[in-house]
Amino acid sequence: MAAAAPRWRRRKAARPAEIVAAALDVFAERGFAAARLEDIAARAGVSKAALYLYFPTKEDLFRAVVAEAVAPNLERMRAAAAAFEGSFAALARALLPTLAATLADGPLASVVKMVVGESRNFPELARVWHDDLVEKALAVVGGQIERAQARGEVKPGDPRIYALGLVAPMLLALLWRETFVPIGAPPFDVEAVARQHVETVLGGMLAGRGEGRLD
Amino acid sequence: MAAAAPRWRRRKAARPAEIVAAALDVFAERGFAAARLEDIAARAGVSKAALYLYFPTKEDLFRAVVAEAVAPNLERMRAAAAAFEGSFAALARALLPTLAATLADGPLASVVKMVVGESRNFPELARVWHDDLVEKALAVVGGQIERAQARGEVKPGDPRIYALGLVAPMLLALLWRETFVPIGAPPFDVEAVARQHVETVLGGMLAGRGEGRLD
DNA sequence: CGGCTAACTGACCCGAGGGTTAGCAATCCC
DNA sequence: GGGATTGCTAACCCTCGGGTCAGTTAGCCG
Repeated sequence: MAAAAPRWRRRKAARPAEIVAAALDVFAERGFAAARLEDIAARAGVSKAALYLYFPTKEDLFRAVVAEAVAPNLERMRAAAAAFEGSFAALARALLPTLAATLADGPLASVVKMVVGESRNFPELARVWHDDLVEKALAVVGGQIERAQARGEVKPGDPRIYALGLVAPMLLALLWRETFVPIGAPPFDVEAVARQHVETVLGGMLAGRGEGRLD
Repeated sequence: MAAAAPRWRRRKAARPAEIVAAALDVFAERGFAAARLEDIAARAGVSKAALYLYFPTKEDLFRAVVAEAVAPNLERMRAAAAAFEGSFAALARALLPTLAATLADGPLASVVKMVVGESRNFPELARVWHDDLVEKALAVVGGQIERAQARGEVKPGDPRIYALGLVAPMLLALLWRETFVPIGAPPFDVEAVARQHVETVLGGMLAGRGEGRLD
């Protein structure tokens, strides 16, 4: 009669993903430095030592978490941008709320905060985040703006700054949520921010006021 | 003959400020958790134990640093906003570059990063920062926008979101500098951001002027 | 010049937590 | 069944750093 409840199971294939998920939670809650490996292990239903079977060090685990958080969202963004055909205004109106929703729902906001907070002590991490995600996103948006400028849709001006101007309020609203809402500050409705802000900025970006161009 | 160079001096009055200054440097470089009291003490030219003559704990020292960073800048902002008389557009054009310069030059950017990064582990700190600075700044800007809306200068819309939309790109440019420039990413010229972005947003915020939008 | 006060130091304590290792037990294979 | 394999754990080690305290000495006051 085998034990009905073995004390643990061998599940080599499933462990890494579970550990990374648990680590994401704990890192997001506590930040890198304050996160305890014991807590991560406990949440993953595993002993601390088991973590070291899959990740050589805490920092490597952190890297895995960031990579995990980056990959799918990067893909989603790129696909959405690549698929679009219409005018710049239409693109912006379609993309920003989508981006807002993606950021607001997923774990990206926590990861952003983590990367910002720990960047000095783990510069390599900031580099991964920047090179793999931010740089590319900025290039996509900036490129769209440049093309719109070439078509005369958008006024002259530094495309990189325009891109920053478009995206910044949403990112900051997210950081706000992570930073100030826990202490009782009123949150920003990220989608409302996206909706209102995209109209405001378009009002200042679009050239000639054919104004319609809603296609 | 007594030693011409005593090994240390009693300078009770000067110590706290020196310690806070040193702490600001080290906290800004390393973040709260990773900052070592020994380093702070060394930079202040003092032994670690001496810190405890003036600050009961590391966290209290952190609080002192934040308070030090907040106070003078809050005053500068409030004065600038209160003194202004002209139209909203003129106010924005005057204030944003000033704000950008203030943020860019002082230690505020580092402190912002610190507050964001450590907020979960030191919520009380986020509260101080929010209540003493952010809340008030947002109220000032939001109030100006509401009044401009009442005068018909600015289109309808959530004033809080408008305020966020105005300020966010500059703040994010600062966080960018703190986070990504150290790893080799190209910086944003914060003043250029302020100049271009204020025009863009005003273009979308200001009512009237023929051209109008759908609203 | 001597002695008192208190600003300051050096050496210590100790808890926390990242990382390690000896061995146990689930599962595979015969 | 039973032996080999190896995923996994319990218990440990050891460094790091916040915090403490007994003593030292700068500077003042008589």
